Amino acid sequence: MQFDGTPAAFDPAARHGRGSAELPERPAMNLFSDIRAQVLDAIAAMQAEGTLPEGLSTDAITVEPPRDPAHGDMATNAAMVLAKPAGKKPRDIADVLAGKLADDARIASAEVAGPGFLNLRLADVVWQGLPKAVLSAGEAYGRGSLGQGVKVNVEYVSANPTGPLHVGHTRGAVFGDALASLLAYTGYDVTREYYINDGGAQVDVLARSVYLRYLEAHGHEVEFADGTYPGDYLVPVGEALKADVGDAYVDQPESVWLEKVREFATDAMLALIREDLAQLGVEMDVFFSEKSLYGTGRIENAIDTLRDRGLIYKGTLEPPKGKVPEDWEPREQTLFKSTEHGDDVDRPIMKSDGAWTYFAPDIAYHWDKIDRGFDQLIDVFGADHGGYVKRMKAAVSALSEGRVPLDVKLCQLVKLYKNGEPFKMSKRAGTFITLRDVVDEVGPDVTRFVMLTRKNDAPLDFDFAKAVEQSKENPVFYVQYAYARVFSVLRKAEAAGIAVDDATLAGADLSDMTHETELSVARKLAEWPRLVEIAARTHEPHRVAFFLYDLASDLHSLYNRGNDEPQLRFLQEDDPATSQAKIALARAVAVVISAGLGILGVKPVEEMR
RNA sequence: GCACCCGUAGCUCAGCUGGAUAGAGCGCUGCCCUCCGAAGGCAGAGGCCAAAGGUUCGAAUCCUUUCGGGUGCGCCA
Repeated sequence: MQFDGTPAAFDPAARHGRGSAELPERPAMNLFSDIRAQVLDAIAAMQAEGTLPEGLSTDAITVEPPRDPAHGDMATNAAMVLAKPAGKKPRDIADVLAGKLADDARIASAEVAGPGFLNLRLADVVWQGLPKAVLSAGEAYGRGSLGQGVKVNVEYVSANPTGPLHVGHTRGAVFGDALASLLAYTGYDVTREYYINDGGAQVDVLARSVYLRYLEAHGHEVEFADGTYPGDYLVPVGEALKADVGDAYVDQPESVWLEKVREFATDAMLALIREDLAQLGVEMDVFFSEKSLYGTGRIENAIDTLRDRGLIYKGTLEPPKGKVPEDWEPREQTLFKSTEHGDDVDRPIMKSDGAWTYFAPDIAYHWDKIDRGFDQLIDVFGADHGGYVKRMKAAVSALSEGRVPLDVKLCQLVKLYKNGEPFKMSKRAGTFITLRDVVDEVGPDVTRFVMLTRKNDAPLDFDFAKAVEQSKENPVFYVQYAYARVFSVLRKAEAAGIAVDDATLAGADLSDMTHETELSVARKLAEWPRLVEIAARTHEPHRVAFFLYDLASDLHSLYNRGNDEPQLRFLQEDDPATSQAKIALARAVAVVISAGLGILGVKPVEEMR
């Protein structure tokens, strides 16, 4: 499931075959920004009446959920932020502000606390209205308005087309794809892109390796020397080549077949990679070929652009300190003055033989992205490319004259385990574990979720046994289980003749929902739009996974409390109206879980037996 | 040597881009199925946020330095 950025993609009726939701009375809102707006209004009123001076910056004012629930539902730092520029004591400002905010019907109480915090407690009716807001908006609840159609290019995977994708690529694929979905969800115009490194020497190596398999298919004895790819995934490619050209290339010099075989082989590898990605549910919008840049003047054009800005020169670099390569000798090279844009040293763009370094086409590629009108660029790399970040940012900064930001996200290594033991075996490649191995073992949903249970820049332990275990130790299961439980309740309700379509539930009367456990579930739902915004702004989709775990936990908690306190059960015997009110809350949780899992690319399951 | 990332409970990790008494899971201790799915839940114990300075109303969070771990470091991409 991928979001295409249109509202239709979030129509719960379309996704779940349930009754269509009524149109929201107003766009799905972020309760925290609503209240913040109210705080700013109150400050403006204080300025109007002279309690506060004009011209204060309100940028630093926040309205956040406090860590300690005893401090209320929301807290604002407004008084402390304004104290110094206004020349007043924080608590004095807070007192007046509290009085103004208390006029708002949504705010039950406003208390000054600590150094000048204003703790707000919202009226129960606000929380009681939340399920309706969620059910009316469907999965669009939480989208917010961050993206505003801004064009973002997310480049990820971009593995060399020389073999199947391995675990490292898998993490990058999942991360990039979830990030792209997250941004699309919040209203960005997202392009998912894969850069094919088909212009370098490694595709020649691939071609020679395939040629060996081709000879093998003709019954020749072959030997895989160092610098060739011995993986048996090339066997069918060699056979396919034989089927295609017969014995035309046997006993022929490289000059005859290299180019043809290279093309044949990279096409085959790309098809393989596309299949791998499809297994994971990843679908790219654009595959961009490095090779397509050569011979068109586009690399020269990009470099000339830099030259026009005085950033290209011939010079000699200092040898690296510490570990100096043995064959080091000073050489004059064509360099990009990346230090002008934040890099540590200038970088070579041309080899001494006059050929481009790998950096030159990369510059041209990013130039092309800028040229295509993207407002923001994101590159997802493996952590081993960390040394490449500064020069790439420098290039984009120079080419766009600072207009287009480039964020590079590095994904750390994945270590595989099985029952706590390091896991090394591979069916296909012999030496490394492929994406296909992982997906075959645990499925795409588990793969994706687990890959997002760590920050991208933290190493990840992936335990095959735990990943498929059905216990709360396994976050995938735990979240899925919460979702399934809701559907279990819906099924029971339907069997009892209670209407539980979303439109009916959205109209339920929740004014009796006053129990703390229920209210705290509603509070969690209120945090979803805020969480989405933070995750999108920081480019950190893992936050969605952690939020879903917390939300699931709240639901499990409420569910189990029904064991001890029957009035908390979702199904109230012979009381359809109360049942619908309680189920509205549960269903709202399911909607948010579904939206969140949708961002992560995981399918929710309605039944787990 | 330089750059980037990381250092939080016994273990694995969150921590809202500066907020109040730092959280979760595992493990440990003790509870909860006559009851909507116990594949769950509740409660308890467990911390000098690697260390030292600095910035300010306020620091796990920002800056500097040190220690420890990872990744890179001119014609490989």
